[in-house]
Amino acid sequence: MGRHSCCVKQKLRKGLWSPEEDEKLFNYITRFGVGCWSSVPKLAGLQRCGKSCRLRWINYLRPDLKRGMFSQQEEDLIISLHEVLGNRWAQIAAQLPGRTDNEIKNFWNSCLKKKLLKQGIDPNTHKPLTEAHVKEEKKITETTPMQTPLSQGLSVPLTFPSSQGSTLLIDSSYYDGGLTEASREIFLNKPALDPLSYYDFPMGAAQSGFNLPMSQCQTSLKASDQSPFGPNSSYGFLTMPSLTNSDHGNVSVTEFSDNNSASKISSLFMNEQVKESSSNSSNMSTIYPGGGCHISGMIENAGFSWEGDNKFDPLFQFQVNATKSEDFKISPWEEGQLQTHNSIDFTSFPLTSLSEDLTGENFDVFQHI
DNA sequence: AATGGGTCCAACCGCCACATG
DNA sequence: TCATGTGGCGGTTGGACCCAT
Repeated sequence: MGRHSCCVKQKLRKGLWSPEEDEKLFNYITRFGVGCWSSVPKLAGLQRCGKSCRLRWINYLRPDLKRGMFSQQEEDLIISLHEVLGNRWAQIAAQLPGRTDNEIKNFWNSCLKKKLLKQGIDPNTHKPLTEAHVKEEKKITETTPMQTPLSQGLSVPLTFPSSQGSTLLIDSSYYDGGLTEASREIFLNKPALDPLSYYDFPMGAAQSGFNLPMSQCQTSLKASDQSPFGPNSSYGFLTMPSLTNSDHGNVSVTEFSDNNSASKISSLFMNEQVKESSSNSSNMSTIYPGGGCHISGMIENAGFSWEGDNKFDPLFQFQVNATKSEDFKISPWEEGQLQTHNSIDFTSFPLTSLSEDLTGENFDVFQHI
């Protein structure tokens, strides 16, 4: 009980993870998967406790992580789920593919709480704050069906798999007192999504070397079934880690150019893909109009590279199956690139332009839902 | 330019549940 | 049944960053 044995061992590093540590952990997990977290640090050559490694993987290194700002839809969903689940961040996170419990928790504490308070809503009870509000609410409920301020204007349908495997659909009427005990139970009893299930590793890989087709990754992504937006939605795991930032309207342009590890991870994936595609032109990476990026190639012995200080590797060329559509708007500059090159050299790609064009109204994945 | 306060978030801590011997 | 190890979760915190003064 209490403190994990791994944590009391001497000489274990704490604090922020260095790129080198990230690299070691990422390389290890992508090659061998996770059998036992407590043995991971030793096998990966890290001076960390297993718990720390697990957390780092789940919250930061997982390839399916969606980074960047929360969309309005996600925000609404979190508020709605919080009303039902309370501070059960893991269960809330299970309804938001690519988001971690930690991320949602932080977002709640730093942003949503204040937002609700500003609106006069108690973030704990999701009820109006002041007595005056309560009285006013009573008056309203006496004359009209119960409707909390939160439910007003909220129109996010919630879907989640029930324990029987079917899918319940909850619309805003659910907030109007329409939630049955049974429905609530399903929410409360629903197991939190295991982050590792996002990434099924062949356990034999330890012997044979990691050689997992990305398409296999996709088909084994259980979480996609749990996506509130449906299993075939481009929202989720068909997306590249960092490119999915484009799913959100207000993503920062620094997403591609800052020094954080996540963007480095994405460049890693891209680098690997490019190296692969450079030797096999049949491997195509497709940026979908909906914001997804489908890797049809293979990740073989995925390496980890911080090369270029998070700039795209000079070798990095992306074979783009440029399927233009009305929804997929590109800048004239990019259009020129597409017209003149079958493959785009991302080293000369203006990152801010890419980011900007991938974001906002032009590229809101929710438009496709 | 220096500094102090506020904000954000990655990571840690402590607890619980469960598996195993 | 008990002790121990481990995974998982929610709460908390330290420090980096931002901004106003």
